[in-house]
Amino acid sequence: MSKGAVSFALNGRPGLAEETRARILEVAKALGWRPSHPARALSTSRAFAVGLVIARPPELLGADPFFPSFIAGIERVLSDRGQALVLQVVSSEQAEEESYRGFAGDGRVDGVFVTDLRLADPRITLLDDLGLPAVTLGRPDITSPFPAVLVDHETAIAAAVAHLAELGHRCIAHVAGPSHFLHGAARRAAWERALTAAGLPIGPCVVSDFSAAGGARATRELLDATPRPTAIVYANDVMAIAGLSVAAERALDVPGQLSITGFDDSELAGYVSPPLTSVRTDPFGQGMAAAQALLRLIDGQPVADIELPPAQLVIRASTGPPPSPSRRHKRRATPTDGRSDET
Amino acid sequence: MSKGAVSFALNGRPGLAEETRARILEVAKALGWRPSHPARALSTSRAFAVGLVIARPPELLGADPFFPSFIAGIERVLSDRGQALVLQVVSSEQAEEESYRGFAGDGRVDGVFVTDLRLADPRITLLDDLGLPAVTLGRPDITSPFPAVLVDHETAIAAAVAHLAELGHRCIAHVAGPSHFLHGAARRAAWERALTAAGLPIGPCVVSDFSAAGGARATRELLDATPRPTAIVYANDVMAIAGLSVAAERALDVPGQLSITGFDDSELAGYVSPPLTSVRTDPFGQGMAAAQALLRLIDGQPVADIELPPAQLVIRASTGPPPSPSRRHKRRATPTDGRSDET
DNA sequence: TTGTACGCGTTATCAA
DNA sequence: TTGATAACGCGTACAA
Repeated sequence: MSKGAVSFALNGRPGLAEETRARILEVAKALGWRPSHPARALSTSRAFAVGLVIARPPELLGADPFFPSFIAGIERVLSDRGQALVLQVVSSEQAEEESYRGFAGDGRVDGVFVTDLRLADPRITLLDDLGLPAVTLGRPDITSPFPAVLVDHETAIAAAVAHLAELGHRCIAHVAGPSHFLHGAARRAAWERALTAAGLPIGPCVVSDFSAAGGARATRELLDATPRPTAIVYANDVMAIAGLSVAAERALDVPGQLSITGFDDSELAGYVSPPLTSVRTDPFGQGMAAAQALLRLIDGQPVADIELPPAQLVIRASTGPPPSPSRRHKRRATPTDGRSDET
Repeated sequence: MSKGAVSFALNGRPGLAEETRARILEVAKALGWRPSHPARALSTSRAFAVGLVIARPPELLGADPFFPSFIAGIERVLSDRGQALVLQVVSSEQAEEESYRGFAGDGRVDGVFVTDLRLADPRITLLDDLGLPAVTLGRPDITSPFPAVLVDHETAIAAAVAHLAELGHRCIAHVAGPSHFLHGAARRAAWERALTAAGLPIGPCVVSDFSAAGGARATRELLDATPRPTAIVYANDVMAIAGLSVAAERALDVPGQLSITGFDDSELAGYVSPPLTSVRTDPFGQGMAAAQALLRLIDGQPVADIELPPAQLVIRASTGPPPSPSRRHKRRATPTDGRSDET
């Protein structure tokens, strides 16, 4: 048998007698033969692997439910196709750039995922220069040659704000994620737009860092301010849960005196007290979609942006009417804004 | 220049004039030359990568703070040495075995980490058969040819139980992790031993699954039982936090009527209400230690088991004296049988 | 179908 | 001692 014939047989390519093919496959199986990845990689100059670089401080990573599920989603797609996931965790943005350079230079991966998009994200041009295929999570604010996996988070944030407005809240605050993150900025913008749409003033906003400590700090700041908000919309569940505990520490009843909404709908959200109203996203689905798109892209197929189902508001017990119902009607929202109905 | 000379120069091997070596290095840098990993891997039959297989259902993964930090610790060591981490997330134990087989057969990795050790873990012999170097997290209950990274969790669990006993608790329950996990079984055994050491009867124990839902279920079961425990020691923070919310839902004051301890000391532990008494482990450190050991092992150096500093009990506000202090001394548990006390 | 060149770095062999 | 030369690992691709 010739090596070439074997190669043809195993890759299921035409130009080979069925009989020979069968014979080759049989012998290969009998010998327990497996193609060697290093050799395959060398000759095809393909790594059969994709890369994910996560740039977050380690202590923050543990609390974030996004990445584990996202990775699991990626794996679901990858494992069926003999592709591997190469992971890199770095703590600085500079190290991140080095990681991508390394990936490209080493030929360790055929493509990468880009998460946590930033304003005018330098990675877009970097990857374009490196010629490394990529899929972004979310649409960059600059021109990007890469397909994006898109999830509408804003509508659900708007729904959360509308839900609070309907309950009668008029001072709705926001604890945002780091503002150089596109998703952080987008959630904040959605909160602002929803307030405007409800005919409410833009409430106080504190920019924080997605950590529990940061969430607690931000909450204290908001509760110390005047006017004190009657509802707080958090950019993730961890900060919201920390917010719950700050409320408890100040003997503020939730939702009696303070309504709280989270974002992520992490597993814990339904198991804190009170159970957290949150926005459900689907990191697993995003991982699957991103992996599919990336593999197609690596295959040289044209890939369009992928729009996933929008995030959903999940209403639980951490939201309710604001403390003084009588006040709710004292001053109505202006007529232009439509949002003047309440319970 | 000959390829061979270049190779010698770059790998810093003797048998080359210093001058030539310097010249080669200079030119290499000028050209921005980087060795191709596929080619290196092919000729050295080394992958320059290590593997981690995580076998947990995706929905559980998100809530567990261990793996992200563990991975970050691994990366800290790996990234300095041009090694990559290949991650695989699978949902069944069979798929897990396939993963390891694939790793070994493909030559994708030079070694692997083994976490979540199980009773008579089949992976130990599998990896031994495959000839794949490995490092285990914890010491297997069967003979293992692999070095282990060891952390004493038991003493801290014992400290938690002793702490509760000192506060006056006499019925101390346990919500365990899945019992086929070695660490789950070990924590349970530690809890039992500590109770005995404190002269207390073995309290009720519910085996759960490390999830918030499971923790809530287990807590309800314990609170419905007679005698009702006055303290519950959970095998992880997620279940403990879910336990807090069950207590709240039943209007049981924590720690007034029920004391709760967690395990992990996750970021959230200090930011729930009341802040959770928990056991602090160091997943990041474990990741670093495991990675160092694995790389040495792959290098052919002998590697002994590595003992890391023991886990520490962190006392916060979720533990306090049991409800009826007066009863504390009413009747002591008899050393032999201990099941005779109730609220 | 078969034979052979190729990709690329490593290592052993050999000549200078 | 120094550096050039060649073989090797293992599939793929293409010409014969």
